[in-house]
Amino acid sequence: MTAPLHEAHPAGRRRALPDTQQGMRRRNLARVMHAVRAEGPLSRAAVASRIGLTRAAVSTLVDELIRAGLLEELGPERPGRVGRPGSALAVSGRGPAGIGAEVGVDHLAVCAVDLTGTTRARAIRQGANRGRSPEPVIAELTELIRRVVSEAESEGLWPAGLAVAVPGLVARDARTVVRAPNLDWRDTDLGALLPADLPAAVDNEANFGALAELWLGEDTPGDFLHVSAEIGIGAALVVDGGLLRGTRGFAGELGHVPVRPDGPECVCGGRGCLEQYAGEEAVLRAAGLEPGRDRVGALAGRAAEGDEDVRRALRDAGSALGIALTGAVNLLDPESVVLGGELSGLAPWLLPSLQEELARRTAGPACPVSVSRLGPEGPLLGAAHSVVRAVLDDPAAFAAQR
Amino acid sequence: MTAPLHEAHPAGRRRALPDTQQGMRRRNLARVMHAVRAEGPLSRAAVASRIGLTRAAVSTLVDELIRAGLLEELGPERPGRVGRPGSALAVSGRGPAGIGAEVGVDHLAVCAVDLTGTTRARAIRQGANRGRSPEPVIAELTELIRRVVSEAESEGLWPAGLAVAVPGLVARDARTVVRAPNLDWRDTDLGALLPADLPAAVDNEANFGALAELWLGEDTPGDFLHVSAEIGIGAALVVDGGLLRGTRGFAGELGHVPVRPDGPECVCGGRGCLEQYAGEEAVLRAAGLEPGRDRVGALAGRAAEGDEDVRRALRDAGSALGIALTGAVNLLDPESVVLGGELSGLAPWLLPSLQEELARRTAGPACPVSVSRLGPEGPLLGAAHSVVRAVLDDPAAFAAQR
DNA sequence: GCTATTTCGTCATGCCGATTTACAAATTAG
DNA sequence: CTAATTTGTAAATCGGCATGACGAAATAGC
Repeated sequence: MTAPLHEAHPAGRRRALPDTQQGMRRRNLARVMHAVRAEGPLSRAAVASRIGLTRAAVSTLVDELIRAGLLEELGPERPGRVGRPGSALAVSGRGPAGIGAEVGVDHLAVCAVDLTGTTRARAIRQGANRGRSPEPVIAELTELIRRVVSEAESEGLWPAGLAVAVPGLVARDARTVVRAPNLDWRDTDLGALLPADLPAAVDNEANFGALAELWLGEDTPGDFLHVSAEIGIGAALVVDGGLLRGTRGFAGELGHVPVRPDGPECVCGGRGCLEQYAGEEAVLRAAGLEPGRDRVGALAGRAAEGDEDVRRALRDAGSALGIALTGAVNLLDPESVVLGGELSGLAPWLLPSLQEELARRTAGPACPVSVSRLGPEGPLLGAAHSVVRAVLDDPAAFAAQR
Repeated sequence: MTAPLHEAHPAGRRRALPDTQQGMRRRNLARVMHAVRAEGPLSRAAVASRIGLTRAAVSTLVDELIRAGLLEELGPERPGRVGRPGSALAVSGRGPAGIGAEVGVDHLAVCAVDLTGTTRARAIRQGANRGRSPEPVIAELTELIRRVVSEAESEGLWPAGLAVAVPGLVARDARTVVRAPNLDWRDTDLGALLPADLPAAVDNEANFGALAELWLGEDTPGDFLHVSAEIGIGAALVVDGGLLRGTRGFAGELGHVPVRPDGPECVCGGRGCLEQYAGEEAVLRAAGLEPGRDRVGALAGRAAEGDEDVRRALRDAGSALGIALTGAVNLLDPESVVLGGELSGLAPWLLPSLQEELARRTAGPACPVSVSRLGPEGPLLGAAHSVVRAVLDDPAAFAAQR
């Protein structure tokens, strides 16, 4: 009963534990979890040497984590070296699970991820959500959530929390969708529509995509700019291993960075925003396709077939992206730029002009640009993993829920 | 002998103390210092209730701080209320001092600030530094530093550290000036030229200006964008009460954000960078003045006299700033934008067009723009205060140096 | 004035968490 | 089979804060 069951756990922002002896212990529990999670089965002694505590201290911490069902003892290690072999510890595969959900423009998806990071259950439903009101959409999503949760439960997991990715701006309360132009939602309290028996957090899909890249990508630095696009163009800024959200939670609006100040008018009131050159609608139109009918997914196929109109449209979009990113890189000096979401599939045709523009406008060596290998899966995985991270970051808060 | 005398103390970045009982104590010492510093003379009981510790614990912390010479006992408080009056504690005016220094394009300045935040000694020397090599300039600066230090020492203070503000890019080692175009310095290790008996940290003047605004400004939020200009245009990003420095320490290069991608060429290799429209040289030229002869300071006078050419030049610069800032605000969602440095004097003529551009290009309410009241003093004060902050943030590290 | 009340600073004591030290258990090296 | 090495745990200790009690110094009420 001590666990703050219904407290939101905003993704990627470490809830600061109090600076007391108890807080210290909770942080040490977290360090044990992270060590075991990151470096596979580990003995108590190995954990101790990694996190800089004594074996005795680690012993008591591990006891507590095993009692809480977060760690499990695998039994004696195969003795390779001299000395008594340790007892292997691993993160529990029958403990808490993070439930991730995604509201896309034309699909809904839910998945459950356990502490080891493996996806244990999933459900997807195709269908256009544009213009539908939030209630029926979330009702449908809840239905999927229930299905995934019961599947996870049948495998011995229990849901520790829910994180929902949404294509739009989300307030810092992690509940309210302020504006989702591609769904036509405004100022909607999603928190009230989601199942009340799970602590839930709502966030921008670009943010979750960036977190997925941070946590799951290989060699991803702790400091990068993650660019993604579904219909609008969103970016997420990862600084020092955490998300930069901005005062109201609206940071990363790359789509409305001015590229040509006298360019075509934009819905935001400005002129020549990036979205006018590299947004889905603009690119489809430039490629000679019908924005209402075709989706951005159609572009990759045509470009691969050699359609010159499509290729030119993508080249131009890449240039515009390069100009906007030059500004962003000058302001933020990130270690790299990562293209994610739908953009990763279009990268072969976007990258050359994008990088050319970026290199030309940079004095020293240009900021490296890479492509996410998570692709469109990113936001959903990031959402589920954000819950898992919350457990790893403060295991004590989730101990009582066995 | 336990104090890390020669460790750099990069401004505005909290050196994380270890997560142990000793670290906890050091953080509590810091909390006591901050409470006393912020809320005037305070009794032990008052400190205890503010920082959430018991009177007994605060007593031992205060004892330690008094022995270290960082706090002093002022004697019994005037008894207004019932009960035994407390003994007033204040931050020591005869303890450590932060030495701030500034290398400007045409001046050198040094000052000493005590723990209470008052400036206790200062020295300025006018003279163009552009094109001079670093050695003689820093030798001259060192001379000023020695003078200020001995003046401070004659008032019972001892120097706790030195922070040097430089108009250029500084690497994250807080020693190396990578590029200072207005001085013609490149890849210079200033740390080696500065007095070796003081721990020194070098940083960008825009960063120190922003920190001054953060610490000394009234009602300054913990999340803002600070724009300053001497000759280039620099910005500093304050996020969550700390500086965002970027991977290499180069964040905040607002001057090279593209404003018109096909505009005039820039030294950075790009085209149409903000500096081409709002940099000193561009503005002077647009106003019909001579970039080599006049300085930006001349503009304020002429604009006030009603010189229409100058006013138009500043209006246009404001528009360009507004466009670049639109991009920055979209990316970062700061609580406000603050104009500092030389810009604060030109604000009356820059602001209208700047705010118009920003408002037009923003969907919701535009990000508020304010003007620093610190003006050109900012960087120097920020530097000195950064040392004072380092003492307040970890008093134990400075205790042994009495 | 005198006593009761309130608040402050400090002391003795106890609790909590990690370290230190010691030891039994389980392995390899010779 | 013994010595050496490593693991895990138990007992004692230490560092740091909380708790509770007390004298000191003020006000409030009589």
